[in-house]
Amino acid sequence: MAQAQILIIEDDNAIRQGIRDAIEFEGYSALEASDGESGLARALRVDCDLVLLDLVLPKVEGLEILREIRAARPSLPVVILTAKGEEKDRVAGLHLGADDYVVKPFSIKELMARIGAVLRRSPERPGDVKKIDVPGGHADLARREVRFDDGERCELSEREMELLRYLACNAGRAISRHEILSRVWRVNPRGITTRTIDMHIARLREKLRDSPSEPQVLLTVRGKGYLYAGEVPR
Amino acid sequence: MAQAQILIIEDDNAIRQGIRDAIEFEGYSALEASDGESGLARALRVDCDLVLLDLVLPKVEGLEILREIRAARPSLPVVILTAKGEEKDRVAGLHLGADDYVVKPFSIKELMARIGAVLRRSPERPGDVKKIDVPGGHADLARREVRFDDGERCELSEREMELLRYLACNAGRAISRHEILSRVWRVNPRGITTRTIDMHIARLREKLRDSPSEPQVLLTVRGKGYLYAGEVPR
DNA sequence: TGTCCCCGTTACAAAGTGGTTACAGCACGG
DNA sequence: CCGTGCTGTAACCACTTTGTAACGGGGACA
Repeated sequence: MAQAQILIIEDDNAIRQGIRDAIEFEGYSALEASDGESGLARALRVDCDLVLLDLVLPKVEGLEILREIRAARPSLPVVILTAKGEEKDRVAGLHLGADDYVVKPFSIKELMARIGAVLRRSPERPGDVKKIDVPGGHADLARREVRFDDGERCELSEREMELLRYLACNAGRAISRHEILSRVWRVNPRGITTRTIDMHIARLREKLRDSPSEPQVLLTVRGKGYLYAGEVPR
Repeated sequence: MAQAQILIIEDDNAIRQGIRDAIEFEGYSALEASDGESGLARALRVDCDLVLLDLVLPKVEGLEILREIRAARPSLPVVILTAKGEEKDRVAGLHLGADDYVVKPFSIKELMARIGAVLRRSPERPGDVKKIDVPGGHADLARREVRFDDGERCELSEREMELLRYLACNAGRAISRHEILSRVWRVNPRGITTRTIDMHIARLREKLRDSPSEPQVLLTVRGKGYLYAGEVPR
């Protein structure tokens, strides 16, 4: 999965930062949590794609975190970090549905390889959508253009296309601006005004011939975000 | 396939270099990886045509690499290198979809023969295109000229022809400048400015009578690259 | 009904990207 | 040795994309 966001739940600052650097070097985005409580909260948000979970954590037991992650998001990939000798925990972790484990001290390179492997076989991968049906026509991801049944066509910019793709791939669900920033812009909430998103929505509506006052495709969910109500991509 | 790019995934430097030399002597291009992780990443890029895979690798199991290659690029040819006696692995490899195997120690000559055989029967071979239909006429690869239906003709230079051929053979897909450099120029990204590509595109458009402002044949996909939208070659 | 947000929209500035012209270095053939 | 055609580069310019600021409308809720 390109640009996956990986959450590191690890209380040792030095280790966590080391992993973060490697993760970002590999082209992923890193999210961090230093205790189980905040880590669990972060893991449950939709913009988290994989969790690296240290089993020895303050506040809440690591395996308990894993159990709760599994309960809420059964298909979210989790890789466990264990210290040598905690054989029991490792086995328990795999029983609880961890996707892989790495024994400390581990080589960063090996960790990255395992992350890559787990991500590749992750079912949550949205797949490479090539085409999105929109009312009255369809959008071609490769050409970045929309062709309407009446023969007209118009081009979408890169951002517009990605925004449309993300919304369409999550059709029927209201997507918050925060999630859009995280998934489409791939930045932390700082550095970009949320109005920017509205701006792009407006431009998309225009290109998709969607009325701003009475949208049929890109619905506004007041106080929440936006929702794609066109057909599902194929 | 002329000028196929062959990826060698092999951790022994001496063996790898030996194979590389032979590959380049045969007229192919060589790509190298010394571990499974980077090898897999390299294999998945579109400009890799065949993989030589050593099954004994550090970090990630060789068969695992093969499995992931198959998952992502089912038709990419893979030739396995096994040490004598690893009968089990060899069988497993063929089951996983390897196209051939060579037992170490092998003769370079035999390896080259098998590479040639696998490439010849590879379906991904773009075929030796002789003629490319372009709107209003057709291009003759051998004569390196374009003949239009109205009787006019014009010559293409070597590079222009190759660029056109590559784009036409991948019609409908946006080709990045990076891929063009790798496949048509066959050089690393250094040493050539990407503007060079734009330059050649401009020259091609002129010769193909394609409007630069409103191209019908060689489309610009902003931020991505170029896309051939004429007829498919035959 | 009035206030407070939320959201749509217009206008604009900054950065990015691609088209084009001109030109220099080469190889090649006469 | 000189012209000629092919390549790649540099520089310039126009256009697109993108993010922000600012304003105003309109709904929610007390």
